[in-house]
Amino acid sequence: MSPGQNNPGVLCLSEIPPFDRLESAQIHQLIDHARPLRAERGEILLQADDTPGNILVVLDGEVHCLLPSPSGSEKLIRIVGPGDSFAEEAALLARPALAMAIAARSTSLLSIPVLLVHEAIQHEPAFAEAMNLRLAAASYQMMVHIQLCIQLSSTQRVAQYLVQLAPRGAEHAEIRLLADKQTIAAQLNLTPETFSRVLSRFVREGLVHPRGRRGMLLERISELRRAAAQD
Amino acid sequence: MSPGQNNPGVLCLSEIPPFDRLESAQIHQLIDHARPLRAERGEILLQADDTPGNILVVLDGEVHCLLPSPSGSEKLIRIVGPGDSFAEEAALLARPALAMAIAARSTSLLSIPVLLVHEAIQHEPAFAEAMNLRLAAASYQMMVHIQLCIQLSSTQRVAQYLVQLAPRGAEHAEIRLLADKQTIAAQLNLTPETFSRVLSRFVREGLVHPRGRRGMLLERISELRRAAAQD
DNA sequence: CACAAAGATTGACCAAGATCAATCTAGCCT
DNA sequence: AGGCTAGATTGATCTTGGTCAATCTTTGTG
Repeated sequence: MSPGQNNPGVLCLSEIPPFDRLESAQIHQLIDHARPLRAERGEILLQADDTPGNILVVLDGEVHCLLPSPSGSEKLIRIVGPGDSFAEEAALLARPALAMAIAARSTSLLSIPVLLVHEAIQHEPAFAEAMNLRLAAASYQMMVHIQLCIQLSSTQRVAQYLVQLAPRGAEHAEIRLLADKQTIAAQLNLTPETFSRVLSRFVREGLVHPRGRRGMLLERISELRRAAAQD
Repeated sequence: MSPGQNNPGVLCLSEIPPFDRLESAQIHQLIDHARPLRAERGEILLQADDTPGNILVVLDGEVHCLLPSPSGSEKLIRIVGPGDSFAEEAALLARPALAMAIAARSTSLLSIPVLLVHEAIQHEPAFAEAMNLRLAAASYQMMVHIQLCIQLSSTQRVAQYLVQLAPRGAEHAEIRLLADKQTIAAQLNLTPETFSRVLSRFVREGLVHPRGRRGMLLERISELRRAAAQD
């Protein structure tokens, strides 16, 4: 049996960075102390303000990280898919989590005590390096999110989102949204209504053609790109 | 002479985390290859979209990180003071910087080739650990920033900012702003006008009393806190 | 000390999105 | 297949904060 591979077809820890940099003995130790979790849609995996003692790695499924606000409404700041992890920063710093995490659908994950992660950093330089890159990437991604949410107009945000789904350099493409329209709207820090309005304007202008529920045909991507940049 | 201490009274690299975790020989090597920089107010230290090959550590002074937008306007996302560093994420990931960095006043810094940082991570676990914490903190801080900027109303943002300047638990306090009102407004993602209006409303409501240019007397902090939470 | 220049305040107006409410549509379930 | 329900769309209206412009104030500086 390959290390930790219980469910064939599902990701194994030893394939997921930064854990793929650990040697066999080390990873076995980690897996021995890790707790496998399963969550159904809507289950809360981490409450905001909790100080998590574990890092949570998603093996399969999808987890949404939501930033609560005093006024009750919550904003989606991150979607965590297989191979990705969350609660890292809070766990490493031993500070309260800012976001809550909730399963967006049936999800299986691995809960890894942060103590073991600290140890792994001490003992395996390659792991430390990979972890560094992961954290740097998280920070970078946050910055992208800020840019998206506070700098751009609604039109720009939607245009940018669509463009980024198309293969690089293409002029037209058939794409599918990778979530509900409401979810995407939330990611872009827009209400579903506004998102819908912007989309339908694009359709009216002939930049986009609806293709069923989640699909759309992007026509004239360069023009979309222009809309993302200046409008 | 202590390692790298050229200007007495100014921070030395060996006192700054994560570099304080390096042994003497290692830190000397770093200092030998680091380039000391001096910048006056307004000088650009890093252009957005450049891929920095160095990590920049501020020894003295202040650097502002600004996120450019297609529409020309730039938003302040971070203030870097002595002992802090910037361009880390982009340099580590070898990706283009998202923000530009500009000296807010006379500043002296140290430019450290990211290659050496990678080496240090490989060879000194304690350094790797400290670097991890630093990156995690950066990510955490970004999240706080997002929360502040997209979740809260202008009133909430200002109230929160003021409260956080007061000593914990006090009911009234004499505080001083640590930057221009315009700069603070920018940090809170507000225009100077809006910031001013909110402040003057607080004054009108008797929550705050102006005390000269940058000082203010906070009265009834619990009420301010309430304003931050619910208004 | 006076004056220049940057910063701060105040007012009038505007625009982008949010909100509320009313349909409409597409999956999806026995 | 036929309805049921969550999701999506559309319209009317409102609120918030931004913009533009005028004035006031503080702070350096010659």
